[in-house]
Amino acid sequence: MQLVAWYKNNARRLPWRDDPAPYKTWISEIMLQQTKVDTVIPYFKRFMDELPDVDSLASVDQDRLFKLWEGLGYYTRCKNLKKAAQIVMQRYGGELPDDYASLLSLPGIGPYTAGAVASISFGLPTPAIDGNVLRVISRRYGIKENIGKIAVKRKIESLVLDMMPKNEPGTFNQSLMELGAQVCIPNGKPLCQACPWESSCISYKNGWIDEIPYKDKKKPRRTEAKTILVVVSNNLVAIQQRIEGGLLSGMWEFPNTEGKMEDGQVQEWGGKNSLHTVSVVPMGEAKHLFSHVEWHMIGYLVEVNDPVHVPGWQWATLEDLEHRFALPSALDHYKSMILK
DNA sequence: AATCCGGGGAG
DNA sequence: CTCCCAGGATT
Repeated sequence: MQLVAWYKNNARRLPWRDDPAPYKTWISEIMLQQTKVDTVIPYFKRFMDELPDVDSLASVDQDRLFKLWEGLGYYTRCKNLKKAAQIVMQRYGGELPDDYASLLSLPGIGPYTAGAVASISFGLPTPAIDGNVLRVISRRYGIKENIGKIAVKRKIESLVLDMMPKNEPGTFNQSLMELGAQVCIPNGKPLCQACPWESSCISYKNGWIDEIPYKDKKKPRRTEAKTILVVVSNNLVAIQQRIEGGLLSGMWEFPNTEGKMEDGQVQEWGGKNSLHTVSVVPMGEAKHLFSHVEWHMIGYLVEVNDPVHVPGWQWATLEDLEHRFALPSALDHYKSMILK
């Protein structure tokens, strides 16, 4: 088939392609969820060096795991990775199950990842429908419907399954994704002259490239104002852990409040927490963007005379701060200011 | 079906 | 700025 031939001549050499062992494919596919290849590569290499097999992942220290994931985002991915590894140890004797349904049942593995692992590592004829495939297929077949709809995804999945060469499903799935990453790229700028499907592409023929794939517009981000309190006492800094379940769940951060406080209000806030404030120094403002939230932060360096006990707080050394897993990058701005 | 969940790079 | 990335879980 033309597409697979194109792939064999144009595939990028990627760390997880050298050896499609189930464990490597699994880890790479989880990391690649909503994350670009170039971003993943260094994380994947570090991860494999530290946790080369299911067993080591199942028993890894949580802090260590977070540190390996720090900066990748979507942190439930790595929590689910460890959970799944423990299930694989208990229920499957340490080997990833070699069927779609069992893979799908593992935490963090959805329809795409199950299909990818099943086809790439086990040679099973299962589709793996990601953003690339939705774009490539909807363009080739001139599908103008909203690719965000489940019904449209199912239709595309069916088309992929029909055209899949059953002798090399993994290579075929990767070919579709690679075409989407290198040639049939987003934002109306595909390199159609380099496409093995140029002559059979309905969108190319009809000039629909700018309209397909179609998606609903995303709703705008909500903004949240916050005051970040960097509370220091001698060499110690106060940090707290974010609640489980929400944004940056379980990660460490500086104490903070809703809304922007003035200098005087910081004094008052210190009093309520039984802090003996020595000085309050404004650290300026910082902004951080998430996919659906926008943090507008103002920071204060609050010097207190004693590291008194405050419920939920821990007093860390500046060195601890560097080793703490995954301090939210939104707060890196203030972290770097006190480390100087 | 909608919403939440991160961060970064390209245009 | 906007869009999108080898998506999944939850409601």
